[in-house]
Amino acid sequence: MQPLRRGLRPHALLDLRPLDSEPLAVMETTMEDAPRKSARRRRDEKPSRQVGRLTDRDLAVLELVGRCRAVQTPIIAALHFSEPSTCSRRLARLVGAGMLKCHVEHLNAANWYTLSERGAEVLIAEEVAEESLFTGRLPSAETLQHLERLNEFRAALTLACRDERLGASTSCFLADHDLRRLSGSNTPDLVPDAIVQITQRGQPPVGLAVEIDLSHYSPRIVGKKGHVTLALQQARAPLWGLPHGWRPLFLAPSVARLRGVARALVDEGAGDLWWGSSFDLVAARGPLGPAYASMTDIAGTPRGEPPIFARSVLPTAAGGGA
DNA sequence: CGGATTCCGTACGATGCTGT
DNA sequence: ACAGCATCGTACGGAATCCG
Repeated sequence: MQPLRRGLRPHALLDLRPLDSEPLAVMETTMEDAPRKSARRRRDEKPSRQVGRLTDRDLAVLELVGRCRAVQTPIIAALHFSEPSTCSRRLARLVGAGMLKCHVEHLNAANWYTLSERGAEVLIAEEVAEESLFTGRLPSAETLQHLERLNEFRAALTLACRDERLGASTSCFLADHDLRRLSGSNTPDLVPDAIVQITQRGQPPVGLAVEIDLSHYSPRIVGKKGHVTLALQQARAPLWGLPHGWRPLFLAPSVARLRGVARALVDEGAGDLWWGSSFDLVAARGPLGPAYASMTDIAGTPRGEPPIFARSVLPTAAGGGA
């Protein structure tokens, strides 16, 4: 399997433009009249070939895109295809059929896909819950940065749950866009980037509130979130439907950032409740693997020494429970 | 010396060819 | 029709090189 994560280059997320702003007819006439530049379709031109019969996998891909709000090619390929080229070919057909919209940021960056209205109609006809689907514009660049990380986490979790030996399954995955839609106008103060519930054979379900951190906020602001979660936990209150026993997971770009945030969370008394890890560690060890450390442990590790990330969110795995 | 240019490596998706 | 492999076209970053 290809790696899920690729480095975000500085130019990425700039100059996002929708692909299908020009009708197909225009493209056909220019190909006859003007001297042909290339036999190959440009990435930002709409594919002319349409999908024939929709397969189960096509529907699964459409549903993935609709649920995630926007997804990049490598995620779709990792979850549903054995070959990236097969994936991109199939995606082009789905775009050609108007089921998906393709957004090209740069030629050396992966395409983003969003679900079209037509794609949503097809899914709803297949009895996919309408309220779980998102269509419309490509989100802002900042939202996309979040979404990219969240999608990676979601995909890695899906892949980990496919491992029969683990016996785990994701019984709930609600992203922040789901939570905001669910709560309507009275959105609570605390909206995690995802609410996740994982069920493992013979074990009580594990509830997680995932925070995707991009170092945009000061540790003090994260500390405030720690304060809110601690109050909820001490009141044994559920969090977005997760029963008492849930735990916030803080995923950061670097260990240095984790250290900075860990101190603020420990100061709020949430150092044991909150666990943290880096994107790289979660990618390397898996979201259900021994990839986490408590914020108390991270803050307590002397400078110059790397914190030990050995905890797992699953009670039966190495380092789990606690 | 410092900016411009060139070259190389890498990344991405598109597609030709071939086998199922 | 689809999938897999190999290759191609386009673009970027960075190092090396050129040149005033």
